[in-house]
Amino acid sequence: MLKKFNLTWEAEVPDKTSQYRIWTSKNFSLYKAGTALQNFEALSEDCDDCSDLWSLVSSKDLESPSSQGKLLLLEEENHDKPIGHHIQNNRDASAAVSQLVEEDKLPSNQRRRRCRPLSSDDQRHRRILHMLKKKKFVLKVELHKWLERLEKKDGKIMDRKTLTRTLNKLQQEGSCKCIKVSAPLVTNYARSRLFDVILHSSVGDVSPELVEQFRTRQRNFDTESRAGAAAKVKQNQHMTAIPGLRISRRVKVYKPLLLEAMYANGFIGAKMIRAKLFHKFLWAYVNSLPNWCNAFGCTKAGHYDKSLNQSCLLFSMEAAMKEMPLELFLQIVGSAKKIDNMITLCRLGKTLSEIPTEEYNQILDTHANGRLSRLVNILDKLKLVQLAKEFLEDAGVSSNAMYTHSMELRPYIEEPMPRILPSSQLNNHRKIRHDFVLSKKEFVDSYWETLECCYLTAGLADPLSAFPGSSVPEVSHRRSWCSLRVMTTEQRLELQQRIMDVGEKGKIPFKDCVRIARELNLSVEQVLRLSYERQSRLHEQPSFTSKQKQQRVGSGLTPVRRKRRADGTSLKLLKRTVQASGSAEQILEQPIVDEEVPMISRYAILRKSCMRSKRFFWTCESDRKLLMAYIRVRAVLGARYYRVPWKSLSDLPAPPHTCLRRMAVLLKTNGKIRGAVMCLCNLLGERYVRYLEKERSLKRRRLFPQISNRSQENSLDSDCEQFNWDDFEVPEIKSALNEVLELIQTEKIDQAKRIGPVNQKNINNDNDVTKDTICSQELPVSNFYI
DNA sequence: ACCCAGTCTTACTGCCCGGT
DNA sequence: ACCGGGCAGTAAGACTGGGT
Repeated sequence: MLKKFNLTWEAEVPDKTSQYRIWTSKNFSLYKAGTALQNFEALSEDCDDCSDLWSLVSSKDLESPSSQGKLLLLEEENHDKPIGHHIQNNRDASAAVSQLVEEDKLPSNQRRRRCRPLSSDDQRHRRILHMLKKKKFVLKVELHKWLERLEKKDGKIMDRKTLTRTLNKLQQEGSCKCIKVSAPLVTNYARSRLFDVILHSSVGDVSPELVEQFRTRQRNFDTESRAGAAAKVKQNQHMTAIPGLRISRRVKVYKPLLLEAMYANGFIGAKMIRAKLFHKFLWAYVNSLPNWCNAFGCTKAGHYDKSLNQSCLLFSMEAAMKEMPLELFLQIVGSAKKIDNMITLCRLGKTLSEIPTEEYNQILDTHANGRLSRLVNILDKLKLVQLAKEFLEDAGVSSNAMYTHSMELRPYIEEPMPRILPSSQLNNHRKIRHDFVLSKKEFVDSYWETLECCYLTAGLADPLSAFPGSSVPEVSHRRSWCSLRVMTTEQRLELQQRIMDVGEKGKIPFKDCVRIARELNLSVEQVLRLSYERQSRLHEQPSFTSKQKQQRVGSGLTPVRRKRRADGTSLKLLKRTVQASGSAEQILEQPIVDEEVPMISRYAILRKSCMRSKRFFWTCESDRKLLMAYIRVRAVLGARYYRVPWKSLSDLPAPPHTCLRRMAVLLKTNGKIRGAVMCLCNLLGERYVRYLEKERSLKRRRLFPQISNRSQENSLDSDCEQFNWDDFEVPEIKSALNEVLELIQTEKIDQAKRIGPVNQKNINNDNDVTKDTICSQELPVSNFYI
């Protein structure tokens, strides 16, 4: 066919994948003409991309043509790049280049580059020296790129080795000093990256600040070159890709499975929580080292500052990692692998060094190493753990220092500045700085508490305005601090088991969640989260037919439940309740239902009844039930957690969504009702707190019976037995609840009145409602529930 | 001066999760 | 239910050391 129609076909390789473009002869000749032009453009663009940090000339400089040197520079630059191109962070560089050429008092017959190629060693020497004189230090890569670009014109590419030779020569002469600087790798904590820095001969000691400057410069250099490369790739894609044909760049990997497996092994997603746990572990490790004594142990308390000659302690990260318990590793680094006896190893508190090599290699794969390195990187940016200074070494001298990292013992935190400052403080507002001496575990804890407190609850403050917010963005992300998944292996397994047991049908009543949380010493939110996850997983498995699901669920039933199903109790109940359903209200009035019918069938009944009577009719009794359920949850969850898990609530008078809307209407339309409900939440909340405290002290006494006072014990015990925190029959609570219900009734009557004559009065009444709302906000309702 | 293989980093992208 | 931000894995270019 190609021959028949005189077609031309050409292979194109965008994204490393061959595509073939077929041309008619006419179009092909047009295209060829076009490519010639494009090639030309591409060439000049190529040159544009070379306009790196070292060829910057500010437009201001260019406007003053007085200097001969600058003229020369202009001539050189003009071939390659648009004038006035500007790249951040390297303004000095442009100054340096201008200066450099200005000081080059070349004879006039040598000014034009084309007359005399400047790639000679001489010329190179002079350029390097001038650059150094001005800037004190340069990175070798920067220097290379710059010189390369300048010498490119001669059709030859200056080799790296040529530059190395030149630099060595200069160093021998004593005009410069070449050092290697190490920087931590982002993706591999165990290794550092070395890069060359050329210092002016006048630079003496290399201070840590200077090293930081080297590293920053290297980072910026990388970023710049990558940004340029990315832009180039994009442009190429645009030019060559066949329109309409898009090739997927990546192979899809089913990530959720992997993540789920990691979570199942105890992985905690929140980065800062992981960083915290990691740092606490590292601190404890360093604390156990013999050289700890030199820093703290052998001095009198309170005299740390004097004795603390060193602000940090050296340690080997690899050795520390070997001492990390497997359980902690799975929490903070994570692994999707299931190795033999993993749970047993966790339970026994085995460290990574204690597990078989094969398994060790299995869990510490490349990805795990990457995740771990990211954590080290965060600690590095927080200035808690840094790469050992010994890594900074002179060229040619290599050291195999065993201590790879250093633990900072005197970290600090700056409080972020408010975004809006009162005018009076505008000029003399000072940063608040917290300094820590990590001599005791309590101080480490306090460091992390302060950090979380400063940045997570900073509100309107600008996290970028202070350290470490400015260098670690994660520190102010809410999600990084989410501690929902923090639990021990024991707790996790037990929780999984409980949830499996209770929620065979995929739904766990809220009451049970609260109970499980209490028994496992977890927060209700933690239990709810796992419950939700399981629920959604059950919904998401399309491969399971409902029959399979039932079988699966059935197989996990306890004998008691099987028996109950076998004798048909639930079926009978279901039948009876459905038959009797005049309204959903009636169904739920039957007391047995709550206890006996499993959740799923109750919802089935409710759903059915709802379908029949489209709208749920709210009565005083159903409102009462709704309120009780709502208030109970809010009291348990606390003020910070306001999202009510309607789907998990067990004793609702109507389907969860209906309840949700009803509650929203009640709270929104009338401020008085809202105020009264919140008062009630507070009352019950206080009672719940009291209850928890009693529980705790009871537990403590059971653990340490000798400590407790016998008489106190008796009174508390009896107290505890009769203390039913969510008893709505308690006069105080009862009257408050009745008050709410009365308010709802009044509102109903008001509404009826309003609906009657639809006229201007209606609008007035609405206004009244808003007035009420405003008033209610002024009520001393609560500090939390508003 | 150029090539090659290995390593490292960043931009990109799809998915997840929390908030509304 | 939807939206947007954040996270982590991936692709691919840049760099490096060794070699011709």
